Amino acid sequence: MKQQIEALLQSAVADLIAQGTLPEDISFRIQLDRPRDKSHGDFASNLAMMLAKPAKQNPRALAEAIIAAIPDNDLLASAEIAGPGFINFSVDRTHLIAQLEQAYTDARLGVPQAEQPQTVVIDYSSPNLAKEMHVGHLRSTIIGDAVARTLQLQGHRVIPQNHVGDWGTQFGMLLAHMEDIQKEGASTALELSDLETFYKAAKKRFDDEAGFADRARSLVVKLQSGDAHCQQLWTQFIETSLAHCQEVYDRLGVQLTRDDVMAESAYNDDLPKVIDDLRAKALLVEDQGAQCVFLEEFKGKEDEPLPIIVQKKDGGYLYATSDLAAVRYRTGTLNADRVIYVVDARQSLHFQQIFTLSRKAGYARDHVRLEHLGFGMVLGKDGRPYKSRDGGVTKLADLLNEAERRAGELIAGKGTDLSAEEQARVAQVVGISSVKYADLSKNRTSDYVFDWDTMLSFEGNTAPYLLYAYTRVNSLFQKAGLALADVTGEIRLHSDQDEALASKLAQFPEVIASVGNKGMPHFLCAYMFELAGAFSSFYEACPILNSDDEALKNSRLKLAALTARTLQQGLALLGIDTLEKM
RNA sequence: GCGCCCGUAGCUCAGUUGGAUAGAGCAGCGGCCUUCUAAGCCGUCGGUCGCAGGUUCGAAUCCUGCCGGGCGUGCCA
Repeated sequence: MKQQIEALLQSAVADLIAQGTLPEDISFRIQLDRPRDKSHGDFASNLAMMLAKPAKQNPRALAEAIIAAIPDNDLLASAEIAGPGFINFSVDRTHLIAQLEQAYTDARLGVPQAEQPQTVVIDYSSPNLAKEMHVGHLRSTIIGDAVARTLQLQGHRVIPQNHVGDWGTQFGMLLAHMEDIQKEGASTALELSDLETFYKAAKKRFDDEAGFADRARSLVVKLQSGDAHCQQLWTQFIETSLAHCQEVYDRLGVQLTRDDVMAESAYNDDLPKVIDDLRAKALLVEDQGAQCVFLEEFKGKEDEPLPIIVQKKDGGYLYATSDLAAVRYRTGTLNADRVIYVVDARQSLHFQQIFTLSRKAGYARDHVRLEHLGFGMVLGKDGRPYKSRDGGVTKLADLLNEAERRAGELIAGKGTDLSAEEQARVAQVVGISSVKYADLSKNRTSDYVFDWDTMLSFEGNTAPYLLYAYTRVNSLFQKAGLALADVTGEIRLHSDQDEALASKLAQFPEVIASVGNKGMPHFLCAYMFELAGAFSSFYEACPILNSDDEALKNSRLKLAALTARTLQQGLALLGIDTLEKM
């Protein structure tokens, strides 16, 4: 609907340019908003005001000319000039209803298939396998998953890449510790069942025990030179750690699997090639023994050029090197049109450097979109980085356990007629979804405060509120003995609440488009909260099953069914299950 | 030092690449359950958008300076 009106405006402007009313070289962008105030219509545009100055015309007069130039159509019921030159559009109700009827029969709820599907590589989660997943991995994992699912719904070819850290010096101490456990005849499998403890034990020995650090370093060298014994230990470690990750992904409802793992070590053979290539392209400079690339775009202290170090003086490679190799692989082998990195905002300089260098070195041609979707930190209520009660980092598994436990307590406290088994299921879904939703509903770019009470309060813009709205619709259909797809008859907009709900439902495709474009899942959350609110008001004010008017009853059932499916689809995009009862 | 980000109601947050009277939720106050799930709905109170200038028909949004906070800034990732 929005796109169609934009096209009409585009055509009107082209017409005015052809007529000579507007200069040929005028540059503009069609901007169409959903006004907050209903009296301003369904859509509003400030186009006339934007064009008034360059066209040297009165904005209201220009608005009139634009309206006159809009092609005949059955979409717009009216276009009126308001205030200093806004054009307020109201959409023909018949057209609105037709769109919803189409959405009702459409598995995609009216979300258009991308006209030009892209291959989108999305790098997210990417934990360090040396340790167990902790709270710091939460945002990348769930934001990346939500963006990936949204792009999939739009019909893009999405290739997730879990760029796990499975290489580097810290693995030396882990292997040394494993080696000793084996020598003592203990079970490494058992010891590895708690990776966090294992890591800490190895780290302690590395720091305190004479000779251990040297052995660790020599094991890294042996591992890198392909020593079979080291490889075997390393493989066992990596496999165990990946299995831990998979458990967390499954509990979180994240799509990632082993197939999406493209570990850092996978690029090992490419690293020297990247160096050679940069040298061949005369981008490489040796400075203080290290191989560097200096880009004029990046200045450091006192205006000195800032290096991207790609090879240390000891010959070792750095994460810049593997990220460059990854860009090459993603654009070259995977054929990406767009590469998305869902990584901590603190790495923004790093990605700017990698992106700029990738273009200079020809690893990413102009048409390839490289995006760093940065995100803020998870803070505790004290405003400092979130920590567990003992002051350490919080393991994700523990965090999810606590979420389920707290949700379970709340449900038990509500007085419920659900069976113990049903309660456990509700606690699981409510607990996990609350944690995810609290994160996804906030603007990705800012830090956010992790607060159990707020996310589990069951009020406001929370997962439970949306889940509850869904179960209310579900309950209606159970009572009526109907499935969501069984409603016959046409939608009629009888009251303000019918109309408000219908209008909100029709916005779903627009919201999906902006989430896909900007990588901002909180747009979807805000939308679903508004939708659930519109439904709750509708539900309070409008008798549905109890309506005397059969046609109106069917219309309202259809609106309810669309609400349920839209919430279900929206939550599914966030990797959140719905509940039939709660 | 330089660079990036942030500062919106008591609290947690929105504010869609400048647009109409800055919006929600929580907390507070007042209503609504003999009818479809009250984990709900309706109403109400609450803001010099950090401060000061500037650009503009129009600024929370853009520019400059200042105050306050966070992060980054050559051999970790």
